[in-house]
Amino acid sequence: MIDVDHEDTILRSFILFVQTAYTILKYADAHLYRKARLSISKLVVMRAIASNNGVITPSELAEWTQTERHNITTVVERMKRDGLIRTERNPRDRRFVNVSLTDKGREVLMQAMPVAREIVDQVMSSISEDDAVLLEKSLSALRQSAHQGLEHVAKRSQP
Amino acid sequence: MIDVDHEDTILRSFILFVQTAYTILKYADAHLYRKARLSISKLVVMRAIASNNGVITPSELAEWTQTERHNITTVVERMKRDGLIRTERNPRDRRFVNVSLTDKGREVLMQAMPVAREIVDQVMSSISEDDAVLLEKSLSALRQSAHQGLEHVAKRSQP
DNA sequence: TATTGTTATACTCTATAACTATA
DNA sequence: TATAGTTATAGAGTATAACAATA
Repeated sequence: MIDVDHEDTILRSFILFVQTAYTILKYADAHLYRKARLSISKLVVMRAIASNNGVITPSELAEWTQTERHNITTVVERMKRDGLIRTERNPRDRRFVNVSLTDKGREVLMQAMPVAREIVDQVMSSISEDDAVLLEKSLSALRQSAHQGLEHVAKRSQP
Repeated sequence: MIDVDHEDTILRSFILFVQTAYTILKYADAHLYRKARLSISKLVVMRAIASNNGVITPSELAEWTQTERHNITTVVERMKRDGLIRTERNPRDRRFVNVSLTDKGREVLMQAMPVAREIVDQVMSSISEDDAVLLEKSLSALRQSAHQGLEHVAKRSQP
């Protein structure tokens, strides 16, 4: 009986987590697009460039965003089309590409940061700092166990 | 100074939440696809049908999944193509469509449920039941504030 | 006129596989 | 041979706008 109750609790918690994640991401995406004409992915790329002294490689972006290199190629392509970033080969080792912000990109990033701040403040307004600290503890644990699961899936998919 | 520290805490918590959500959803999607050849969206639709006495309308599905009706049309189309569900007009009011599981759909759902269970157990294995209860409290608050934000965005987009 | 649902269209994001260029 | 990145291709998911059918 106790085990069944425990199962119910963790299933309910998990479903609530997924629903909450979906709602938050939907809100962040909609608000960011309405106010800054930017997707979350593009903002993350721009922040990564700015945090990396203004230059970053596609491989570093792939690691930063936890995705594959070919997915970076596509988002970089779209952002070049939008005039937000530029790319150039590294002259010392022409295998590498340097991705950097254009003037327009810097301007859009500066306009987008306060919007991102609004989103964070709106979502987090409902919990206290103490609760946020407890939340971080649980989130870290969940993230690590999901990461372990992902590695297991990846290993199983190897031939 | 205290305000700045508070801002730092909530920003860090928010970023951790988004990263955790991304990792969990990626793991769930990959594991579910490898083991049951199913996407999360399709599983959610099938569970919604089963939870609704075996029949549901597209509008009810849209409410269940917090999306728009035309998005239901597309996922229903794909699931019909996969042989998982069938649709028929309601003879009493031909505006309505009844969506139900096929025999294959019921079989796939029965195979997928233990896989979903594995995903939940893997992710939630890292936290205690007490922590899960605390987590639910914070998640409910976050979800509600994000929902409020979404309504605000929607209202602002009206002419 | 209101409601249910679909169609047309386009864009973002992700994934697999094969490929090029450089070292 | 290994590494960085791209291309080709496909599919899922979502959004806007216009539309058809039914009540």
